[in-house]
Amino acid sequence: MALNTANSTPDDGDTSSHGHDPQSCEACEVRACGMCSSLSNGELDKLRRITRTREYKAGDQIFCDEEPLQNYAAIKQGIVKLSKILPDGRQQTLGLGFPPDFIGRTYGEENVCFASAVTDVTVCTFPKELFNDYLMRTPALEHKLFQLTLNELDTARDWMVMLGRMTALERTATMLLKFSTKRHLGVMDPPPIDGTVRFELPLTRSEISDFLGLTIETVSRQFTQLRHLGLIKIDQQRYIDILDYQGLMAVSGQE
Amino acid sequence: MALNTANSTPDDGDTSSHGHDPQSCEACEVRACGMCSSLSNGELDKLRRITRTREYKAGDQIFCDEEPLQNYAAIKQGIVKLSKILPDGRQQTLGLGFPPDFIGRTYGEENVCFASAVTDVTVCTFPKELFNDYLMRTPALEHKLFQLTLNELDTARDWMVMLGRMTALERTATMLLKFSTKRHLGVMDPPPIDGTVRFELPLTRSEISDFLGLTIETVSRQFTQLRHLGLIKIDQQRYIDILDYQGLMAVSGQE
DNA sequence: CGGTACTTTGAGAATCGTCAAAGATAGTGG
DNA sequence: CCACTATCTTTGACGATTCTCAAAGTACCG
Repeated sequence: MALNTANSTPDDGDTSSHGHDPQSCEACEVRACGMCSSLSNGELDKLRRITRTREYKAGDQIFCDEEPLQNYAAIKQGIVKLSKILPDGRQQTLGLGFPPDFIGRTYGEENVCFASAVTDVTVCTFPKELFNDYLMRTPALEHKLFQLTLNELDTARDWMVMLGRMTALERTATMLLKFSTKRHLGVMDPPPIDGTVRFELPLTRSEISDFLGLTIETVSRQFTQLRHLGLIKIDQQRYIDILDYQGLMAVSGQE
Repeated sequence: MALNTANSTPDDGDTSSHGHDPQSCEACEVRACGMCSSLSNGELDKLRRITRTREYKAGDQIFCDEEPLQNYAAIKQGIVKLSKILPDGRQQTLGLGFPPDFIGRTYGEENVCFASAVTDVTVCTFPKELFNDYLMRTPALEHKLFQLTLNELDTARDWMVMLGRMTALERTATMLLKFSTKRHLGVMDPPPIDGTVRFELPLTRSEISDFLGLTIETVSRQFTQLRHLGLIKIDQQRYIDILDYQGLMAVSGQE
């Protein structure tokens, strides 16, 4: 069942499940770093009353663009992809959500993009109206969400530079660098071995191409070129070793 | 004098001037619609004490990327361009600020982009520390800034789709449509005449190309093509008549 | 009227996309 | 355990779009 149930497409093979109140916010992976970090235990108790946890399998749609916004969500585990689709099917990924990101257009009437699960995902969901009321009465939470939104805006603008002005090779290198350094929380892989950095790419080539504003084939060719330049090594198409961090920086176009 | 004076480049030909407390917030063009609309007259009085007005000539730099953030600003008049520049000089415009937008990275330590005046610009400026203090004590203002930021994020993501997935012609048409319908406040031109929409393009071809992630020449060719398609008419390279709104929508790729 | 800056147009080159096919991986069932 | 299949990825050839470089045209400002 999708987060928004109003217009959820039939036969969409959604395999999500939902539970009741999360029993242990105290033990939550993201209690200390996400939006809940702005809340006292007392305030958290109130929020918990309107919270449901929900799980999605990799590939599930979480909500749809232009659908009425019914629930917000906070990511507990997994990676969420936000994207827009043009009428003729062209797709552009807008960003990735990692724990403890908040998703759903705050104060919005409808969703402004699609959200789907890249990996298996666990979220806490909050009904829009109840959450808005809670938010109005809890300035500390609004402050925290504001800061998360400011970070999202910073990120979006960095990607705008990438999409507007970087070559395919630069985009690919830039993406690898971002993945190697950020957001290891819960989803990323072993720590650096000697000089090299190793991590698992959570996205397929198709998802990467939607992210970088390229085609699958072009992305694949850039990976090949980075391999031939001796900057990276690829195992099983998904595990990346950065062999030459400085070299990768140099071809990424950001000095 | 630039908004941030710490590292302001010498000989930058800056022609801005600054005044003292704005005498009449009540008469301000954006009192009712900008961030100040969240404030009572009493609260506004307090804010006014830390406010200075400042004016910039078209082309002036307002602040620089990676410079310490010293002042925030609210746009009273004119158009501000936000942009980033890659080490090798490639430039990407991130968005335009119109009255009553707020500029400066809220809660940031340094600027995350360049801001420059596209037209002559008048702003109210607020010293960072004092404004942050004020903001912390004024949840209604934070709420308002949050909403402005959410709108900026929506806009940035729309541009991401444009930059990542649209052709040169689609980008150009999309930009014209946005300019024709939005933000007529104080800076735009005569109202629609019969079926057609007429407005002045506030940007040069060079600024347009930085905005659309294209080159000057490509932008020019798209204008020519739109003219040949009978969708627009251009006077003096700056005044645009949209002759066929539906047609322009059709080539803009957004249905 | 002449100079400067901006815009348009043209020709050729480079990058990236499209189409097609082969190779690799993971999952399934015998 | 081993085919067998479906999906994803890589590679190649070719074509289209956009960029680069160059020059001509146009508007603006004294």
